[in-house]
Amino acid sequence: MKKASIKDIARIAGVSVATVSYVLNKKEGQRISVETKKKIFEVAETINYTPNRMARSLKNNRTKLLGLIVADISNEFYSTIARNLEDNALKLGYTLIIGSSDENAEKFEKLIELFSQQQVDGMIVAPVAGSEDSLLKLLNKNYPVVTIDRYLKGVNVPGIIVNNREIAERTTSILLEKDFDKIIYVGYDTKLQHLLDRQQGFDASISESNKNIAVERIKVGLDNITEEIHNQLANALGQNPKNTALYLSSNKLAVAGLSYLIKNNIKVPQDVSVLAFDETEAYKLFPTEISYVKQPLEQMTDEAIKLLDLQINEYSNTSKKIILSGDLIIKKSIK
Amino acid sequence: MKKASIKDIARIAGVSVATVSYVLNKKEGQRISVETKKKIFEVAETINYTPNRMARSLKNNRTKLLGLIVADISNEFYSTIARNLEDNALKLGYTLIIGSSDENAEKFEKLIELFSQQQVDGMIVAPVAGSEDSLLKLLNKNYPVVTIDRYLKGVNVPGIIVNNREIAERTTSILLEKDFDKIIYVGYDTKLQHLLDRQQGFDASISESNKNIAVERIKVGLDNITEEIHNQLANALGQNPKNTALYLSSNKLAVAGLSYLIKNNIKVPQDVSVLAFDETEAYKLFPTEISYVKQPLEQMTDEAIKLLDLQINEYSNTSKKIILSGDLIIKKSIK
DNA sequence: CTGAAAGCGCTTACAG
DNA sequence: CTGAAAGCGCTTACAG
Repeated sequence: MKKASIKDIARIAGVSVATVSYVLNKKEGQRISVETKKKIFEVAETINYTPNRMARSLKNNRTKLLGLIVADISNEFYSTIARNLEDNALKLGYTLIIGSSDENAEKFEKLIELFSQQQVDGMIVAPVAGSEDSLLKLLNKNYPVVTIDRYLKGVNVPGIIVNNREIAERTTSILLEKDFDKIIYVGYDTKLQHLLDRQQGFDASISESNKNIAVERIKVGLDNITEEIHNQLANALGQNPKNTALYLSSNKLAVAGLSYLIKNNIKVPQDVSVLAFDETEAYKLFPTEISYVKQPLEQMTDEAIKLLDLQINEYSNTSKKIILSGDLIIKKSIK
Repeated sequence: MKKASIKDIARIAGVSVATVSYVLNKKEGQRISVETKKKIFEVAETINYTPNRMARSLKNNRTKLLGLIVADISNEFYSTIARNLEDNALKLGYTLIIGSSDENAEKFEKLIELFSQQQVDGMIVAPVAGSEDSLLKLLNKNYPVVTIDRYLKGVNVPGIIVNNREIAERTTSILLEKDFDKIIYVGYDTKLQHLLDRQQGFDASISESNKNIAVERIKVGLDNITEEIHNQLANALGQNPKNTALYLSSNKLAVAGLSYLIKNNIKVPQDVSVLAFDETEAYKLFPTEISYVKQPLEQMTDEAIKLLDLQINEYSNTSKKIILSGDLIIKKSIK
């Protein structure tokens, strides 16, 4: 069964397609008689007309589609972002196309390519390591784009940035005031700048301090996080850790790290204090309430859509960066 | 800067748009000279040509877009499904558009409408209560659609179904064999059939059994789950629960229920045994490993895409239902 | 108040 | 081996 078009409406209503188009789009200025209007709406209703946005897009050069590229949509952090973006996008009449890059620059590039072909009006992307060229290509084409969660050094694309370095530095200082014997930072072996920023913030805080404290840094790859962390934590914590602090620098690392503590029956905060980056539902099931750095996800997504919409509508070639901060939510996991 | 089109390529290469189209689409049958081909590819490269899929769609009646409607993309269950679908879709050349219905029939209808307008080739939907009409409309238009996770009674639309009733019945029986004094089923106050099926399975198992066991059913609304469950569990479990079993019938309910247990320091499984429906990362942080019903998510999404692709390509008006089962993963939370 | 016509960027049957 | 032309479903400046 062929879909009804405005041609069909025009034929049945005995008017021109132009008139149908004007009426359905409720354009002012063109004065169409009330009867004609009524007739057209009736016909549209009875033949079950659904406008074809793709045809409109071809004329308008606007698809009302937005592309979102994250590392992995099944990661709670990104699915929460996606949800916020969805709501914001819908308010402005946009629909979201979503893709996961798996931290793979080639896949990232393919998604960009695919979304361009689908003629999305703009993209919100969490760039992966090595995606400089893909982003620059978009910039050169003047394609509206906003980075989120991450940024690439030396690529001047508009984006929402969280001051990870400062947050890490500040929160580490808070740990340092507590007179722990040992502090362990759990991070990634990565080239992602926003994660390096966290490590640098941690390092800066440590070297500024004149405390006599043992410092250990654990770095894990992206695969097999749980196993790697469990092994490395076993070494770093030893059999019977005391007066130790653990800085878990992402939600994934937090879940992996905490699962080690729970398995090995290590008391939080009595023996090991914990500070995590990012929130996760999972904290609810841990015996001790977890202290964490809360990123301003809602603000991030609000600003991202705004910044993107601006570029789309103004054709303006901004390179604006919006820098946001995070809050430290102190709970019982720090003694 | 205007985007390059095949017209531009044709002009620069000194050939017709038809030829360009044939070459870029690598159509066989039309024999184009090697030089012409080479020239066209070169020009396309230098002017940075990106094909416009929307224009192609208009001719083809195929957008290669698939709509996915879930209750909430930020729910781990659905984001996992989304991720699986994304991967499967990509393999077949489709891109996913995602929307969250919030269990709201109006919003569901709006998303369907929106996706139709975007001319998605097909939809994968988790229908909400009261969405019968929306689904029937799609069916009448012969729109390719597959339901997932849920189904609506009396609406004969193709879908992937999990035999929730049987699973609940079977797993409840396993609990009943353990000679608990009391068993508490935590479910939703809902009209969603797949959730009612779970309750009915539970009920059936209880009434078949001739055990003398106290049974309590807790039903919570969709909002404020955590608070509601905590209150009701406080009543149902009392101060000092012993030899009790808890059936938590979804991942959200599991997190809410387990968080009550952890807060109140109730020993699992010594005092309260726990069986949950669905998996969640959060289990990793609970002191006792949780036994749960694992739904075959991968199989669900594989079959969903297959079933949808079939409808899209064959124009076949199937009403096929694929019924899958779940596995009970027994861990230490059941004594 | 309404319509004829051009055009958005493609594809494809047909002709040569 | 290649091109002219129609057409997908819309929008919109222009004419009347």
